[in-house]
Amino acid sequence: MLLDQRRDSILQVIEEQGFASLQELVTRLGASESTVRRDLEYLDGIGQIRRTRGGAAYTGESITPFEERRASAMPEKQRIGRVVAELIPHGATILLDGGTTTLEVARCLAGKTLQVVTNSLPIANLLAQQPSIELILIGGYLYPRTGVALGPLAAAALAEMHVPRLIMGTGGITEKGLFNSNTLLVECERLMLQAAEEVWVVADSSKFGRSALAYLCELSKVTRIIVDGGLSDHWRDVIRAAGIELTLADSPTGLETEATRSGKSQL
Amino acid sequence: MLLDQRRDSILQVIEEQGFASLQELVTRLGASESTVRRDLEYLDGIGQIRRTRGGAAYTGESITPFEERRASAMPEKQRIGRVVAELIPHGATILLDGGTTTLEVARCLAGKTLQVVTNSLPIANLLAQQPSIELILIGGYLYPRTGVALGPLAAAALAEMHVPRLIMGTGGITEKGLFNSNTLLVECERLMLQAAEEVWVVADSSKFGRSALAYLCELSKVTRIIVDGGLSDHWRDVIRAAGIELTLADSPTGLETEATRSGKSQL
DNA sequence: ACCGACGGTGAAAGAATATGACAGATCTCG
DNA sequence: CGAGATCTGTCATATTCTTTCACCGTCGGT
Repeated sequence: MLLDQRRDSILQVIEEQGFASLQELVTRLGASESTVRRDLEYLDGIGQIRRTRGGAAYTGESITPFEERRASAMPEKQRIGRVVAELIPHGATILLDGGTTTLEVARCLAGKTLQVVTNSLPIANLLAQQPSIELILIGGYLYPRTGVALGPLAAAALAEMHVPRLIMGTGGITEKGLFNSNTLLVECERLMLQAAEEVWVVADSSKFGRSALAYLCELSKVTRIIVDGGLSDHWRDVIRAAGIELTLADSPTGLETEATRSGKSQL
Repeated sequence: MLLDQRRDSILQVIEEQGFASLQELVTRLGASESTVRRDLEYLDGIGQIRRTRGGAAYTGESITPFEERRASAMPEKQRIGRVVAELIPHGATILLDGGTTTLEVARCLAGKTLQVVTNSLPIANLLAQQPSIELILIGGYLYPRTGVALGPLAAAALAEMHVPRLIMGTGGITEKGLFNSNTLLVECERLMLQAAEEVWVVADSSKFGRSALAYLCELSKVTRIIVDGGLSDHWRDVIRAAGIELTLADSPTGLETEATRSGKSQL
């Protein structure tokens, strides 16, 4: 069989089935394993298929290999989310503010047995399906950009609420306290602060030293801050001086960043 | 089974169920525990799932929360949705109950300038993107199956609300009135009825003559019923006799079903 | 016709990776 | 605290991949 013809056939089979094992292709084409391997290598090279262990998969529109579905959120936020999730014991009740970082937190809460209160539509969507999570939605006027419920309805709901832990994001942190970009949002968040015993703030290190339009509260209201390892020593001192517990979300896998973080080399 | 295929299957199972135990996956895939563990580790690493003790939970954006039922959305419901949307003037305020039929209504509201109040998460999702729709979410305990907010929080919010029009679905309609399958839901719907001046009920014709677990209200509370053309003459009479305005959602595009409905041919 | 270069092919050795099983650590629940 | 389940890490084995080499047929030049 001719080279081009054979490669065409391979492509056809893979496209049809989405997947084809090496052995299957060898049998079907009557060519040797080596040859088929080389063909797959070539087709992978020109992007027509994607080689996988034991065979190859089609890369057309039909299948989106999973690695690509991710990649949206900053890795810092993902790490923060993961660390926060680990800090929350089973059976706990938390109030989850809206925001991209808290969304990552929510993602990592999957599978935990929890009671979650939130005013964020995206977070609600994420958790609504989790059978182990009891979800309480704060209603209100749905702020379009962010999908967060605000306004008097939200205020009324929050006024009657009491939770041991609030987990909130922020638009900026300075020595003066927390900031956010939206006045309505801040109003709502103030009520959240009142409803909660402990306040955990999640923020990537870029938020530090930045202020924003609306002032939320002073640092002393915060119990704990979870931030990625990129935080400068200055801000670490500021946070500790304010009596806030500081948790660094550094190395998700347990290696790699220790050197970066402390400046120690491992010889 | 090939590595990639297996991981895909795992992801699929977990996505579908929200959670899957290790043992279940082992059984389903016919792979060893170690292998499945490693797969879970990998999938956890790329953020698609989250490992939990005894299994794993899904973390990605759920594409199929309540959406799967949309597959079963009968064309009747779609027609009803379209007709209802046409009946609602621009600038109106409506209270939208949860349910598959009302979801179809929501779908058809896209592009209209409206104020919509709802306690349904799927509907909120649908309308949150619409810049021309001001969305007010009723909060509460999120009932998992249907994604509807219920309970005291919802009740409190509804108690203070007043809207000219309520659009609600139903589990069944008899001469005695409306029924639904869930007691909590009915409680909430009673408050909706109180909050509204006009009550529109959307229901496909299969609902007529059927009752359900929980009794909601008598027919006299209803202002208008929108139903597909499959409704028998008997029920048409019953509705009219109860003083309810009856709207038949027959020919969505303006043709095709006129003949079916009345037996007249259009020559 | 002979020679050697060349691209394609098949086979096989060794490297890389995946797998299944197991021991010990850890967690959960009563 | 102890029993049972679950997790982590390790190891031997199995599978698959890469690399290398020999072979074959074709082509162009002598």
